[in-house]
Amino acid sequence: MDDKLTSTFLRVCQEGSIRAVAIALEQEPSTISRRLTALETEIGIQLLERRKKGVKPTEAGELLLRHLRGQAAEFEALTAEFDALRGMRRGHVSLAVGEGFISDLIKNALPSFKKVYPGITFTMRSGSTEVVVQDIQNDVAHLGFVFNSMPDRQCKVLAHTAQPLQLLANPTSEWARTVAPVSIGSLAAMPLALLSSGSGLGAMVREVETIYSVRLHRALEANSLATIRNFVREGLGVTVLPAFVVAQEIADGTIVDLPLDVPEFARGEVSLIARSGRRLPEVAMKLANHAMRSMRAFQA
Amino acid sequence: MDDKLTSTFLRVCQEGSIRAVAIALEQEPSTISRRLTALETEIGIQLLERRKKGVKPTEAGELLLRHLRGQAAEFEALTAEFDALRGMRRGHVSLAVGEGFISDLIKNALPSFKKVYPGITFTMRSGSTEVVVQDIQNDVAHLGFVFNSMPDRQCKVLAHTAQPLQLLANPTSEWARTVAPVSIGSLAAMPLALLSSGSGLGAMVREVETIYSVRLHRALEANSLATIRNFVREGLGVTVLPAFVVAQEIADGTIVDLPLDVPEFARGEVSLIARSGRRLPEVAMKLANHAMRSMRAFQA
DNA sequence: AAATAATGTTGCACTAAATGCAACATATAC
DNA sequence: GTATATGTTGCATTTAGTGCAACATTATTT
Repeated sequence: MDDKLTSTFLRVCQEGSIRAVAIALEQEPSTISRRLTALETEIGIQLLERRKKGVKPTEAGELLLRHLRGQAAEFEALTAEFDALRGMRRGHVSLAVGEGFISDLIKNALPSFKKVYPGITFTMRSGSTEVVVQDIQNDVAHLGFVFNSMPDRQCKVLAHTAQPLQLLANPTSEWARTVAPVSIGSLAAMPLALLSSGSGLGAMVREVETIYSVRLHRALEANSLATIRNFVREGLGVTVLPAFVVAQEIADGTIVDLPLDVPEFARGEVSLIARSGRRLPEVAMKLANHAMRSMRAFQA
Repeated sequence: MDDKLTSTFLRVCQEGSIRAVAIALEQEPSTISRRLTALETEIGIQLLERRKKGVKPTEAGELLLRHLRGQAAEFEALTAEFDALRGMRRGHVSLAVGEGFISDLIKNALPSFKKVYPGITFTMRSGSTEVVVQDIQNDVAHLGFVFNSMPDRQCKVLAHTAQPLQLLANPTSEWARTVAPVSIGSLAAMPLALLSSGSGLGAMVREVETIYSVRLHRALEANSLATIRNFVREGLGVTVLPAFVVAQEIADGTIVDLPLDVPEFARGEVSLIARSGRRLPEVAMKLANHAMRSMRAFQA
């Protein structure tokens, strides 16, 4: 059943006359008449009685009429929902994030985004760089936030910003008083907390160890950033991370960041990625743009 | 929302790929693709995510999908009802009948018609010829059964049959032994039960009175045929009616019919009428044809 | 009773829209 | 890398819908 036919049928039933509808729609009566007969032949039943004054639906017509009215009501509800989606008042974005981005995202990107688009919901899977990239490749997540992602055919980089790794330490600890920029030698002498392999950060640390032929002192190896953060804050040791990861602690004064005299660490980089070739939902694109502008990780 | 677009969208969601649908529908992928984009631009939201392997509905797509599925279910129910109507398994016919036709209609036409088309319902207004004609003119009734209807521009005669008026009397009464055909003089001497004015029968009786300059003995004037029938059956008098009106009583032997020697009464005629220019519902036409064939009133 | 205005319908030429074909861009599989 | 999937775009073609005019029928007016 063609929509054009049924809608004109509806109008004709409302107006009670073919010509009236033709005038209202600024079309020829023949057009309306033909549509009606087309609908009737399609269904195979006479829908309208042609009477003295105009037309009147037959029993079949009444049946169809009731159906169409109900359908119209449902359609109205549907369009309302679409309106909500169009205005981004509803929608969903799934994110895959490296653990270091969580606080930055939740603190700087999501609140302001939710203020503009209150109805949008999120799923957020956090994991290592590898996991994030997999989620992107498998279309599990729309957007991925990773540190030091290696170039990948399947992943398109929507944004990337240099984020040099810094030395993070408890301000009252002895390591906080090291002369900056901190040399690789000094670093090697400190008890270090590092993320376990699988993360882009771990790979970078191993790279530096190889280049400078040093063995860093892995006092703690953890797959959770919270663990490392607490380790540092309690003064049990130091770590090497981009400053934005512990922006809150730095602001609080519970952790200080010192520059490192290691060019490789300076080449640290954060990326916002999506699967190449995938046309992202509009909400996702909006969020991506918003994240670039609002997140500390993407501020040069 | 064009039906062609939504239905292809539905198919694409089912199949999960544009090409699969194109093959299934024996059409070009470009056609399918274009329909989808047309639907998306019409609604103003992206409905499908183009993914590695085929496509997958977005949130808006899921929304539309749910709507369309529900709509499809309702449409299925609707088509079932249409099927019923098409096969005449449902429908409605409104009849306007002269009182004399009731028993004939109910006994000879409706039972066999209902056997073929069980689901058809009827409304039946009985009244004088005048009332029946009005109902036909005002489109209150599809079909009208009248006696001696005068020619009317607005009424089209679907069938007409000569039904000479006869003398009806109780078989044990003295009037039943009158020599047939009964003359107008003999009739004038009998106590007569007649339908009151407004009926075609009443008009005919008055016409005969004028022509032959006789005053019939109106022992009973009633607007109800049942009254007259009982009057005759009880032997209180006679009446002048077409035999088919009391076919049951004649069969029972409770009433006998005698021919009348009055040419004007022989010109009695029954008609099946409908409004001229009105295209009757198919069920009504079917019933009309059936009535012509099965009713005693239309047997020559 | 005839004329006028209104109803829906049909034939024909025309315009607009949908379609098919081909080439393309991209991603997956071997 | 080559080959086979996926969806998309440009252009010529065909299809389908539309407007105009004349028509048949009915209602209203003169």
